[in-house]
Amino acid sequence: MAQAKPRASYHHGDLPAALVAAAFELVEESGVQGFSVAEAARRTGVSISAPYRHFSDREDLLAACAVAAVEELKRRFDVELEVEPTPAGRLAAIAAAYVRFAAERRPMFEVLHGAGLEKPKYPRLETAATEALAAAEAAARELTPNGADSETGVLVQALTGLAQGHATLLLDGAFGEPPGAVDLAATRARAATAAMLRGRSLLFETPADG
Amino acid sequence: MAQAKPRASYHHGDLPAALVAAAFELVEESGVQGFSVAEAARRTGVSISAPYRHFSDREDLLAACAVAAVEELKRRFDVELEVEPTPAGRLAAIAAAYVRFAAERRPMFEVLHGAGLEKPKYPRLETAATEALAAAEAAARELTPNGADSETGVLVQALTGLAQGHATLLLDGAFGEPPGAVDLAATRARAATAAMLRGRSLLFETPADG
DNA sequence: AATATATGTGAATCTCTCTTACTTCGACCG
DNA sequence: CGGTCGAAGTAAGAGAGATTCACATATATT
Repeated sequence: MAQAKPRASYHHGDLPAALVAAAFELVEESGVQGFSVAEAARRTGVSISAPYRHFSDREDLLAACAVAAVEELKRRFDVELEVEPTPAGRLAAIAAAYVRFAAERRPMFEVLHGAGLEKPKYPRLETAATEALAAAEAAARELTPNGADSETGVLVQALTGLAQGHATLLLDGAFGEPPGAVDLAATRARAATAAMLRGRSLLFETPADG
Repeated sequence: MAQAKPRASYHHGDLPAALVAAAFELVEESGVQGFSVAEAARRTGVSISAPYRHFSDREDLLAACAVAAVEELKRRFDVELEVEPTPAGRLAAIAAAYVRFAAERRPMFEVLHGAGLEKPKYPRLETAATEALAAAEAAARELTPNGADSETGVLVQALTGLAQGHATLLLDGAFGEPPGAVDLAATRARAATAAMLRGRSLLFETPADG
């Protein structure tokens, strides 16, 4: 566990970043619920009140963590986008990457979805999230060329839901234990995306009854 | 807000149930994070330490709430099962019901997914969850008659993920504001399920490369 | 009725969040 | 170079919640 080495100087250098890192450590160890500003401060070697110079409150610090998480996610999406040649492939790859992200950066995923953050309250977070999703939007648009924007939106939502759900299930243990579970879940997410794409015409029909 | 009417007798009658109800109220008002045992006790009109006669700690009380939530969910699933004639229809209806549940019983949904409960730690919860899912399992089995159990499992997971994701998106506001959002999201979940089912053969193929 | 058990109470202890009133550093100005 | 200002830290404390313990009082059992 990272521990309070006494700083060389009175000032820290980059306390915000250090606190975010400490926060992820704590979330790793005991979940978002278990994270406390006080403990993060202790591990960073500063007084309990120091964090409040940089973050207005506990939630604000978590929001900063969430931004870092979304940025990491976007980075991973970008990698997939460079590699995959077809739109359908890109969508499937993004879904799989999302699932991997959840497992390999579990604390980040937890902060993103278990901290009860309201995006509207944190514009930076909202912006970052929109940017990360833009890639998927673009790929989806290529697949619904004649369709209205609304069709693109429907498709993106269905796929987002799919990826989100698979990630949640994976962390809930529905795919088994760590060694193989990640690959399995990622493969499943990829396949599910392909299946959804094949049947996608049904997404745009309005059902006869409610 | 429900308030501490002084009890007739020293004993409460059914304090555990009252506390669970109070907890849902609090979650409704300020989220899982905002829930506190102390406040629940106050609203129920008992001392701050009374809850600990029935629940070992805060998390244990939340787990009881989660059990209640899963039971409500199962009840809703059962209704759909009686109404829908075809297996595919049942699966789509269950997905839609799940999405409705998330919106109409939001505090329940939040407790279920935002309280950081580890199922293995609460056998009653695990049992209840398994029972609720059994319906979907059965319907899926009818659709993969020749397939191995593993195929059924794959399908259930894909659909569970789909429903879960749509519910999450709905509560995140991705489907717009309350009046129409619920119906919209439920319809989408239904359509997405249908799409997934149509393309389901792709779920069972093993991809050539990773 | 006598006793045991379950259910509540009150007070005490810890820890956490967040605030306020100082310090201390380092940069910038004259 | 000395002085001053703001940013970044600190110490101490108010207020709230979690949890425990010793004690009180219903309820159930015999």
